[in-house]
Amino acid sequence: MKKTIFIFATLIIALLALFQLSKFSIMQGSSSLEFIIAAIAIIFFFIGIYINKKRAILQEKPKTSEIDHSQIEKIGLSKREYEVLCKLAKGHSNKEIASLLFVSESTIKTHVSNIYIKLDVKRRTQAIQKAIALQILPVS
Amino acid sequence: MKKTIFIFATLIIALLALFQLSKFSIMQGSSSLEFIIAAIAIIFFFIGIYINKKRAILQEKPKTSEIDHSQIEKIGLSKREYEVLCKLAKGHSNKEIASLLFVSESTIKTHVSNIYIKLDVKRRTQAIQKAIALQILPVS
DNA sequence: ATAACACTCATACGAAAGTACTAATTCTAT
DNA sequence: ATAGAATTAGTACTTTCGTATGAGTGTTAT
Repeated sequence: MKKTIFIFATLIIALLALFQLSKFSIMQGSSSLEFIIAAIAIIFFFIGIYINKKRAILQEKPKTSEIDHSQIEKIGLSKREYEVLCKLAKGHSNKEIASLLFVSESTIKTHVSNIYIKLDVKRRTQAIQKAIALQILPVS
Repeated sequence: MKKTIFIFATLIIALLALFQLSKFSIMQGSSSLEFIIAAIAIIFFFIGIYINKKRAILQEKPKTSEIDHSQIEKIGLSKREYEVLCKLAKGHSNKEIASLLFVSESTIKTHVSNIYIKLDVKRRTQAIQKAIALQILPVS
């Protein structure tokens, strides 16, 4: 944020300097008027593009669908349950998830059952659908 | 397209007129130099914003991702298999899919097994992942 | 300290899912 | 007309999934 303020301040100062410079050189007649106007136009043209692009990127970011942590909390999923849900959504079997998380298959079954209760679903395929709908899953 | 050309032509003419006008009024000293420069700057600033936005919209459109039928063909999924895959991805069980398509559960099992072979997966959860990756599924 | 919660694991049972065939019927294109 | 898909369906078997229940351990907040 400090960086942004610094950049903008520098930019404004540079522009004011440019204004004065262009005014001065026109007064002196040392350079053509068309050139100065064209320079101003081009500079502001690119400033417009730059600012709009910055804004567009900021708006697009949420579209890239990041994880909605508030939803996870609202549903009441614990850290471990969420981990299991992610592996599950990737297409892993209970046994595979157990290996990945270094616990027994029984544990995963317990977690999975609890996830189903919290997500109000009956199958892992439904759990995946719901998780996608809630924007809980990474990257997708 | 004709409309675009017309708009751009009008714009360019307007800008040239503006150039001449600003040059003329500065010569005459009828308006302050600062004002003219500021006007030019603001106009080009907005032109920059406008052009960038147009380009951004054109780039975003293809993101809306519809069903990629060429992929379905490439994989070799039949009509029926694709129907089953869609129901499967919605979270239905084999029995439910059988009811929805008015066939027996055995039939669905056969279809599902064939789908797995064609998608090169071992589980329905993996099939869902693959189908999403291939952009084969409706809306999502 | 102790109640509440998260995480772990086990057993046992029943329900789905998945595999591996075989086979009949119906399209479809050459 | 006929070969080759596609669709349907079955049996038999294995594996995975899901539920229920109980229980031990560790963490945390009151």
